[in-house]
Amino acid sequence: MNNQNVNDNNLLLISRMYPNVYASSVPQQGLPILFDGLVLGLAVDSKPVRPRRRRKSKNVEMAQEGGDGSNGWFRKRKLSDEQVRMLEMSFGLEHKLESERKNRLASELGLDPRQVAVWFQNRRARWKNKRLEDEYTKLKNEHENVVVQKCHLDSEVLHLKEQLYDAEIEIQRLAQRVEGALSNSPISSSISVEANLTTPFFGDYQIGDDGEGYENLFYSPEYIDGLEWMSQLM
DNA sequence: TTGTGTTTTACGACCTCC
DNA sequence: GGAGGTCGTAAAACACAA
Repeated sequence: MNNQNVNDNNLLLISRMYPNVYASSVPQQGLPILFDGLVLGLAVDSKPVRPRRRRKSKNVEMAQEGGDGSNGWFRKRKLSDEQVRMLEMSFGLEHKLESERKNRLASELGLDPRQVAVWFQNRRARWKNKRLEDEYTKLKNEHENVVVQKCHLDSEVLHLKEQLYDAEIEIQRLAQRVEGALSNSPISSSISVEANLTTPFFGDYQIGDDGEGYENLFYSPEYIDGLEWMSQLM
């Protein structure tokens, strides 16, 4: 299973446990705004969108008029690999483009300065998208880890509650047992003071964090009912 | 071959800064 | 006010499955 699948599975698991978590990350599609038969934009609930009037580009006009010097045939020009490589290098050094640098690059690559500017604009947009994507992935992973941690803690709490419940049942059971034993024993009151002094009163028993000590509490053979122990000490 | 989705180039509208 | 930025989008170019 690759990382993508692992991520998808985690996402599925979390989305089942917390159905609202990723709901806000789904892009909201608005209604298309039409102008002169063209889709000009999408209306989003919160913000009114003004229709953008689109002017014919110079290149398209040239193509329609047959004035681009190539038999009226216009094709959007894709930059060569070498041009893109040089532009990428330049972008790697600095994302912003001062006009001097723009003109120098344009003349070096045989491009219009406007093309260089547009390329940088688009490259910045791609870079920003990539960065946002990376940040989103990082935050998503962190969130998934926290959710998994929470699941573990929840199950630990559940386990401890079960243990506590069992212990309480056991206490009740033993208490009934001791009570029964005392009521059946005629010599229950003949316990020596000495024995009581050397044997810790049950309040002195230390019950550890793990619950150890409980079992000794009611098994003490010198267990004294009520406040009888006090009169023996006085 | 063709339909469809993605990437790339280009532009208009709008914003910010000097 | 102009230069250069972002944002949203159109449309060409490209990739690829059916």
